[in-house]
Amino acid sequence: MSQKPVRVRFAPSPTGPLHMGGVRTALYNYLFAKKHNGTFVIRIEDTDQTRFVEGAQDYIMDAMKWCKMMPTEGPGLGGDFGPYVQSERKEMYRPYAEQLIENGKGYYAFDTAEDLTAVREQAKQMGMPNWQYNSVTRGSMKNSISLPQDEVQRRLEAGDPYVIRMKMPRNEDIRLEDEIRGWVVVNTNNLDDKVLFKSDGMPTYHLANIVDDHLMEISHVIRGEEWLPSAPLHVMLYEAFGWEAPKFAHLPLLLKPDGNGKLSKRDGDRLGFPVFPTNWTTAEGDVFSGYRENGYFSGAFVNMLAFLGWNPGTTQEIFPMDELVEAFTLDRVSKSGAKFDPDKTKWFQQQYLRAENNTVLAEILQKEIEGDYPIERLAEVCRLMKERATFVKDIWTEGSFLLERPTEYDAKTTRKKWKGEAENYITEFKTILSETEDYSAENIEKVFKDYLASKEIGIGQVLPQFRLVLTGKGMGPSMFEITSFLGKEETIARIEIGVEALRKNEE
RNA sequence: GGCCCAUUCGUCUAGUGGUUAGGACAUGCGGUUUUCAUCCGUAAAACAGGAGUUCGAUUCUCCUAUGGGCUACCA
Repeated sequence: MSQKPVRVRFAPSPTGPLHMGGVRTALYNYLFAKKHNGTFVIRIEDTDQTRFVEGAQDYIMDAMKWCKMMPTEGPGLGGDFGPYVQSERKEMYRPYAEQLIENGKGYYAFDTAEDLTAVREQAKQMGMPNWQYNSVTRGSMKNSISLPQDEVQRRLEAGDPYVIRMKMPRNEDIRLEDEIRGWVVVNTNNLDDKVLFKSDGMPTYHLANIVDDHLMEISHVIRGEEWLPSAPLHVMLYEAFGWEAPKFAHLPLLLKPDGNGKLSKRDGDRLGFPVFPTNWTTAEGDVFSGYRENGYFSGAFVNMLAFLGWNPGTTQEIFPMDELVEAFTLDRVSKSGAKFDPDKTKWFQQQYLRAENNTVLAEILQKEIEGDYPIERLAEVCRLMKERATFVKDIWTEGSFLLERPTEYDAKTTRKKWKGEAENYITEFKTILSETEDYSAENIEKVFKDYLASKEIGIGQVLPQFRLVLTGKGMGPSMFEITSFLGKEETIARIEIGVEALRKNEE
């Protein structure tokens, strides 16, 4: 068997922002292409000009860039198979539609939208909810099969609006082998005479996608499960043109976390998590939040997405992009829909945060906070705080005390711990600290423990109190690390301020 | 309604004609910790139902149920 080069495409329509499901489809295409040293193409499917949304295409490209899964062919990216926007390919489709008429696989139809609505309505009245334009009904409609040849000619010459429909044969089994689902067989009696070419001169999705996939030499069509019902039509189309069909893989759907059903953009607001990769603002000014703006790392987002419908068959869950590429195969994609889990997404983010380099984190943090602090100090803050953070911003909300003196002291801790000999112990320990030169965490710990031993008291009688005066809090990282970080001067100053403030508090 | 697809712990999933049906998230309980978080340990938790094939089915087949998708001159 000849091994054709792998070429896959992601084909969104610019009707709005790309949601998570779309991003996952793009991701699987990207992974598959990389895995096989193939090409990942992006093609914009804007054959429905009434649904065009300003900014959507830019949004899609930007989102893919953030996710680090950029295609290498597409609008603005170059490639030998352009243009990659279907509206710019408009003139290419008509000859193919006409070719279908010539070889008897398609026909002209003159029925107006009103005609069709009327017929459907009438059928519904008669108890048939699903009227279809097909081999049974086409004879009673206005088309080049039912109408006399000369009238068809006259109508065409007069410029009557028409569409071109697929002439679906009667009672034929269409078989297609899906890479994920195996053989799927559909009888043509269940398929209708789909419109392939619209009266506005544009092809429908069905025609455009076949023509473009063929012309762009696409080897594998990896798309959402919602396309499975029309896949047999697409197979018929390839046959009608005498083209070799690409391989198909239909991905399971992404489901909403509660109940059932396809994840939709409304679910995000309702349940409090983003459904979009990045923020999207509608023309009306409504903002739909994105993972990027919510503080997620793209690696965590992508890793989470990869596991919704796929797994490597091992217990490894943390996969940077290059390992994803290495491990990904279509045969490990599952068949059933996957419910999205916001908790698991947070877990991935936490894992990625913890694994990230402290200086890198500090650089992100620096952009998010107001104060102007040395990057080395911020990196230390990140080192101390990241074990107890999920997002970069948590590092600051939980750990800003490291760089800013406390202005208040946790009431509960004060009440429970700042009593008895607390002040005396802290004051004594301050004296010791003022005589200490080695402020390494190890030495502070030693000095502290020597003090405890000399007084024959327990750790709980001094350390929580020490934490309180130094940080104002009842919890946090190791006090020895904190003291070391603060340094002698700041430590002494904070003890004095803290003791004073707490004494006032008592009165 | 018709057609198509699917069905293992609450969720994501692994898995096999004979397994104590495994892991992760979340949850409960312990341990570590000055504390919180982390970390470690541990518990509870699943093969939708019914037939059939078979010595034996969670696994194979069929039926039912449930869920989902599609059913436009939308993609």
